[in-house]
Amino acid sequence: MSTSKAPGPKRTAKRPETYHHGDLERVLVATATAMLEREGADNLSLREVARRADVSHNAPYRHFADRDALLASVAAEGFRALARSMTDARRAARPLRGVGKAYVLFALERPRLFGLMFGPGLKRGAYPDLAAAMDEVFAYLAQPFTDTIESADARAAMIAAWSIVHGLAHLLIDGRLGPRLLAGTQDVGGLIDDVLDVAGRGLGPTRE
Amino acid sequence: MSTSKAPGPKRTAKRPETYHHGDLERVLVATATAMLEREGADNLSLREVARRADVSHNAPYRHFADRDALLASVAAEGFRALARSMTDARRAARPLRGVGKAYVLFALERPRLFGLMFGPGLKRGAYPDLAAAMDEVFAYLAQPFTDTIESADARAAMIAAWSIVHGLAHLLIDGRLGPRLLAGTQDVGGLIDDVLDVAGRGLGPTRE
DNA sequence: ACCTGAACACCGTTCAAGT
DNA sequence: ACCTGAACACCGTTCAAGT
Repeated sequence: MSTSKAPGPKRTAKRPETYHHGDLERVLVATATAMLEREGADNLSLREVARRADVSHNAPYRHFADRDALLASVAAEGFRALARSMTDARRAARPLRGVGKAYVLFALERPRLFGLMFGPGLKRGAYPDLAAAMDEVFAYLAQPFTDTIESADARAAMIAAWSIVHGLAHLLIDGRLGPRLLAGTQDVGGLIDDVLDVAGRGLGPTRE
Repeated sequence: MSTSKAPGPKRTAKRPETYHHGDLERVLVATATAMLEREGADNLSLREVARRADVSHNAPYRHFADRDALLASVAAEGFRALARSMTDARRAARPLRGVGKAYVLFALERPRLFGLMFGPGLKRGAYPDLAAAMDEVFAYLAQPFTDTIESADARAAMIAAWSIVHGLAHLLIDGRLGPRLLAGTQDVGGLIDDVLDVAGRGLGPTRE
C-alpha cells in the first residue's frame, strides 16, 4: 500500500505488501524456534507454524523443501547461538572451564533446541548451512587441543572433554540425575563446576 | 476351536485360538522393538505395528493406553537388556571399565533404542514398569560409588563417570565425531578404552 | 474378553490455480 | 514471485458393534 503509486513503471520498489512479509523465511524460523521449546520437536507441526505466521499451510514450501529443512534452519541458528555463548565464555578467568560450562548451560536453557541440534533427526549432509554452523562449534571445541591433535592421546583427551560436557548436558536436560544424586546441590552452576573439577583431576574412584 | 467342547463348564482352558494370539502384548512389544531400530522412533506408527502383527489398527489399545505406553514397554525392555549387558561385563578383569564399555557398546549396537530409553520423550513417572527397569540400571551405575555417595566429591565423581560414557555414547551414535577426530581409529572398542583411560588419569590438557 | 470397521480431527506433501 | 484451496494418503484415538 505504501508504494502503490511509485514513479517507476516496473520498479515496484521494496515491500509491495500486497502479499505477506518480504521475509517469511525469517518469520517461519523464528516461529518454529519459539514453538520448538514449548511443544517439543515431535509435536511441532508445519501447519501450526504456518498458522501462527498467518499464512496458508502451504506457504512454507516456497522457502523450505520440507519440514526437515525448516528444522535444519532452526538447528543452524541454534549452533550460531551456541558459538556466540562460547565466544563470550572465552573471556572468563579460566577459558576452557568457561567454555565447557557455557556448553552445558546452553543445553539447560534451551533443552529442546539442544536436542534438535545434536539429535539424530537431521542428516547434516543434506543441509550445508547447518553443516557450516556445526563445524564452527566443533572447531571451537577442538581449538584447545589442536596443537597436539595429531597425537592419539590428545585426540582421546579432546573426545573425553567433549563427552563429559555433552553427557552431563544430556543427563541434566533429560532429568536422569535423580534426587539422591542431586542432594545438596543448590545451583546447577556449582554442580557443573564440581563435575568438571573431578574430571580434570581424574575420575578417582573409577581407577582400579 | 480346539477347546470348543472342553469338559469343564467355564474352564475354557488356554489358547482359545478363536481370536489371535494369547499374548498380543508381547508380540506388539517385539514388533515395535524391531521396527524401532529400522525406522526410528519418529517414523514408528502404531498402525504399522498393528499391521505387521496382523491385527486391526485398533487392537493395541486393548493392551496399551496409547502409543507412548507401547514405547514405554519397549524402553523398559531396553533397560533390562542393558542391565544384563552390564551384569555380564562385571566379570571382566577390570569391572568398572567393563561396565562403562558395555554401556557405550550397547548404545552403538542399538542406537535408536538407546535414544528412546534416555531421550526426553517418555515421562518415567507415568510408567512404573519403565521406572523400575531404569532404577535397576541406575543403581548399577551408582554401585561403585555408593560407599561414599554421601560425600559431595563422590557424587561429583559418579556423575562425571556417568557423563563421560553417556556423552561418548551420544556423540558416537549421532555421528558427531568427525573423520579428523576418528583418524587412526581401527575399532571402536580401542577408542572407548583410550577415552576412558584419559578420563581416569584426568583430562590433562584441559587443566589451566 | 478380545477384536473389528467406521469415524474424527489432525498431519506432510502435492497440484492446479489465483494475483 | 508468492500465495491460496482442494486433494491424497497417511496418522492417533474413540466409539459402537460384533463373536
